[in-house]
Amino acid sequence: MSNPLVRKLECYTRLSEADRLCLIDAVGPGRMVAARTDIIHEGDDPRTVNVILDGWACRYRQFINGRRQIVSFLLPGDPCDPHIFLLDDMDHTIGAITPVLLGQISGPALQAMTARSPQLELAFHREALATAAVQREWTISLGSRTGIERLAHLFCELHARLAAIGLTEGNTCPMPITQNDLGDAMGQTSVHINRTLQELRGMGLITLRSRRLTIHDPAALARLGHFDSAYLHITEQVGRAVAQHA
Amino acid sequence: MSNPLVRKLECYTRLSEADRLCLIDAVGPGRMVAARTDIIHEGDDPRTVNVILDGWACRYRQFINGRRQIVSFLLPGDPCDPHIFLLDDMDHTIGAITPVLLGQISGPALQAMTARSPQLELAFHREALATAAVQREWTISLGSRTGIERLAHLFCELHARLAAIGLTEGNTCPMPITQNDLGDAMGQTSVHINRTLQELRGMGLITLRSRRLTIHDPAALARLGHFDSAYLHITEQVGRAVAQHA
DNA sequence: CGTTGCCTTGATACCTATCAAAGGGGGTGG
DNA sequence: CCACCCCCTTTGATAGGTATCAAGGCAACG
Repeated sequence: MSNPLVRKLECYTRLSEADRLCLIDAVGPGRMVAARTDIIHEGDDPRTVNVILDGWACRYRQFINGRRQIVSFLLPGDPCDPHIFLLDDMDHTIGAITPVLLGQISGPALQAMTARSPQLELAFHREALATAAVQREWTISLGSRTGIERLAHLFCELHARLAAIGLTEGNTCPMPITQNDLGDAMGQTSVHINRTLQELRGMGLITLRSRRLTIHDPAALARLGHFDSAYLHITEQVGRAVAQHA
Repeated sequence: MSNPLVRKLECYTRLSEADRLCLIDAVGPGRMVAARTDIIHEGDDPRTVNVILDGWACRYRQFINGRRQIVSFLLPGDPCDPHIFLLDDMDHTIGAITPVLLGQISGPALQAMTARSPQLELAFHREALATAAVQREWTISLGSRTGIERLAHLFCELHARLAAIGLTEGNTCPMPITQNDLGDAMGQTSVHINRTLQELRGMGLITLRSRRLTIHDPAALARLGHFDSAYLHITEQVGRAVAQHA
């Protein structure tokens, strides 16, 4: 199985074999981070770009009153903080949800790669733009979709993103997050998430069990969540399992 | 008065006089766009970067059911769509709120500028990162702040952004948006925005009248909205009028 | 086999939407 | 310059979605 970073970038443009090898070499074998711990600490070398090679993580903000808002999920292949070193300091935290295998690309190595390959530069650039689009879509979800629509949309998004890097099996994909996490992401309590999940199950749209999600009716779920995969900007079809949302 | 794009970029790094002249030259005199019309149409030359030189605009998504979600406000000096031409197509619309004076930088001109001046490249890059941080902050607002906190936070953000480009007069700044717009941005109805505004006024925190906002107690408003200007990543202090939120 | 999370369920309160209608303020045409 | 009109703002009453508080069930783990 190829490197998830390679698969992720190949969602945005075709890469040469040299590009692929260069990426795999630069990102290294990675190091393990335990579940439920923070990946990015203030004080870490800011000239390094972290990449999720395996497992799930999330960006979040922790409030003093105990409330936590997750603003995005990071899946295998996702860069954690591209170019964040250009800013003064982090305004949020990145935490591992599952055990995470974390690759690192040094700033100079990244610059050398993108300087040598316009395709790689384009891929990284498009990845950043697509990430921004995902963030806008979350704003839209939280602003104008009901609880059940939000969940439906999130499941469609996560399945599509996982499909793009070949981590789905048909309509089934990993979903290693608790109802508490879902609540923190959707701006709701876990109690209400629980009831909404039951509603989704009752409609026969999904099965969510043992950290795995199955979407029984992708078209109906997408319709319910007003999901249109265009915003993900996945233009190249990589991997054999690609989302089939109508 | 200098160019708003120059003032905006100088929020992120120092620019040389040559950089400033180069920017002003590249952006041109601009063209007027009427209020309440769309700025970016599908099919416009995607190799051009649009910049707001005067007036307010917003990014939004329009739903079939009539609901509209505004995902960000664009103020003078804000680039509309940097590098969006790298993607297949727009996933949202940009519309003028007030009459807007719109500058344009051609793709090649932009590339030539940033290739010549590392400071300019850094400034554009930081601007993009700061914009992403603002988007995350909106996600946080919609996900985990109450109605009154959201409004308080938004007013703090807009005042701070306007202050950074010298468009405030002490605690007063333009606020040319209707309660309907506020509702579309905060994920609430205009009716509820109206009641929340009355509450803010009743607490003696703000005056909002004739399209102008005055913040009577910046520290208290920031506290109420859990506003911390760090996420704006405005590092250089430009312009004589800078926000004084505690 | 007990502990610890996580999931589930119930009752109540609150925030916000919805529907409806009236009051103001600024802009435009006469 | 004034009158009209449209859009924005304001207000009231009711409904609905979601939070909160509390407690029990279940399953994985040490």
